[in-house]
Amino acid sequence: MEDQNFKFIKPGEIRTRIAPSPTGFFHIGVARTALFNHLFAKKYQGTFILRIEDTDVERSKPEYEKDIVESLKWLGIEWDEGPDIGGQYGPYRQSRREEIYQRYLEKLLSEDRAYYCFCSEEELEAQRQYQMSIGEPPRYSGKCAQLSKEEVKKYKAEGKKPVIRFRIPARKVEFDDLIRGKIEFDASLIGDIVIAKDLSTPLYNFACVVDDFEMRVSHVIRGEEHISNTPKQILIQKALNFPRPKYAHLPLILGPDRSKLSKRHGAISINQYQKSGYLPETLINFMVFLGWNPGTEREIYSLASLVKEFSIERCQKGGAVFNIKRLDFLNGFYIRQKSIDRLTELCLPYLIESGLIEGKNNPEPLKLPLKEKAQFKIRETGKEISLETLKKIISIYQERLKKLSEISELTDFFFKEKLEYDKELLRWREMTDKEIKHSLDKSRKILYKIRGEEFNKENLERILLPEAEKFAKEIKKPAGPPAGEAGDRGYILWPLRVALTGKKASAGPFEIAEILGKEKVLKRIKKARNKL
RNA sequence: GACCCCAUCGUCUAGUGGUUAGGACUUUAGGUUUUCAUCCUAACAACCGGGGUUCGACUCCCCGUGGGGUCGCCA
Repeated sequence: MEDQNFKFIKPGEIRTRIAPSPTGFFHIGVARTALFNHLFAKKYQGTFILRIEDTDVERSKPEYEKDIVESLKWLGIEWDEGPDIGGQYGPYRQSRREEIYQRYLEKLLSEDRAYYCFCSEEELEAQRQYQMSIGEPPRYSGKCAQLSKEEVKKYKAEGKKPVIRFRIPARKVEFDDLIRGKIEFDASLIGDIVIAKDLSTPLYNFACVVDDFEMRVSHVIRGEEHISNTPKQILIQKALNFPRPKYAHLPLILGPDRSKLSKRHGAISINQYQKSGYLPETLINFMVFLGWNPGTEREIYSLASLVKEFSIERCQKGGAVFNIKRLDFLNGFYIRQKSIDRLTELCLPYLIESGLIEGKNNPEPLKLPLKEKAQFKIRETGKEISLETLKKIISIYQERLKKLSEISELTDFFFKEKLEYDKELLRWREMTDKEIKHSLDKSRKILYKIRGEEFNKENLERILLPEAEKFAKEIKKPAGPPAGEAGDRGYILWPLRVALTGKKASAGPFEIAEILGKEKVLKRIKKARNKL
């Protein structure tokens, strides 16, 4: 009766699983459960299993399966048993395990632990409504519980489609939760549950129990929403003589309104986080702290270091509100940790996606890791742009980036010929148009004199800064805030920076000027001047 | 409604009978800075309520209150 696939399991081995259903995109709640299962298993050199729960044929879709697998891979959460890379699901997809369920279903039926039920859904629904209205827990009445074999045969012959119900015994069920301690239920309040639509269509509570046994799952670590399923599953286990795994129910991830995180709280699929430019290490670090902490003040962990530190005892009981500000902070932090080469690789797809640049031999796809020879061109002009230059551009925005996707908006002025901005943006404090012109002329004059090959950040800074201070003194604005000892360099630097970028916030003018090059810089200053 | 779970700053949390209740994010103020960001410094900010137990409760117990989850021929 036992599944041959699992006969080599070492006794006492820790085996955990994540069992998502491919009925929607892989979201942060499931990902976090996967993470905890993975960490727990790996900490004890155990096995982490990925099982696809696709018993709901109506709603299960191949694209969602793909999404589960890809999201897990992207996050770096590897599974030891489960779908293979090539899409071989082996015994890990429930829709491939029909005969197994059928065997156990027949066993339950033949031992009268389960029975056929012919009640209509309308009938059942009306019953539930009534029971709730009189303050009783809604549960199955037991109408079909004592049907004779003849009656069953007769109904079937009439073409009625029965479901299979499991007899829930009227007794107390208790279990020890690794996180919450003892939890007790009165099973008499549950009522006989449907465990299969028919012999080949098992339902969750049943399929889950069978699979967890067959796959020798030692620890069931899952979300709190499953606490009320646990007594049902335990009762099915008992009827089938299965050993009981250990249970740990994780606190829920909550939305800002403190209800279970769901679609209405906004973007939640892992895929979407990836697309908007979050790093996998950000998500990992963020998720693990939603319901767990190491008990120290250390807050930055890699997946590998978590494997060492993780402990189920340190899991939180209360639900945790999902805090996107913290996610952004962490992402910025991890972005700042990246080497410039790596960050460039990560940002390039966004630059290409937004149509700012493209591969020189368009449309060749981006190959990683990038070779020094990789060539790109600016989409608008068709002019070549070196990888070296792209790296420089990205490097001056590294500390300003919260999400990779922001790179395009931040740096577009490097790739555009015409800058669109209001002339008012050129005004620093209370400068008059005339003063702005004067300021730009001055910058232009100074920059003009610097030779092309010396047009770099250091030289620009060395030459322009003293001039900016001098200029501030000339302007001598009595009304404005105190200019400080050095004088307010903004009278020169602000109009210059805006002229180059067309933005009210950007990296510094010297580093930008160096990347842009002398010719473009002078041209942009002239254009800015002509706006006034 | 019934059953179950939970409860420390706005948020994530440390704390396991005696602490100035700690850290991080956020926010605010300052410093660095032409801007933005980074970085540095500082500040604001919490034990749900009531009873016990105890010399002493954030910590243990009980009762409230509040929040959440579940109650499918979904998982």
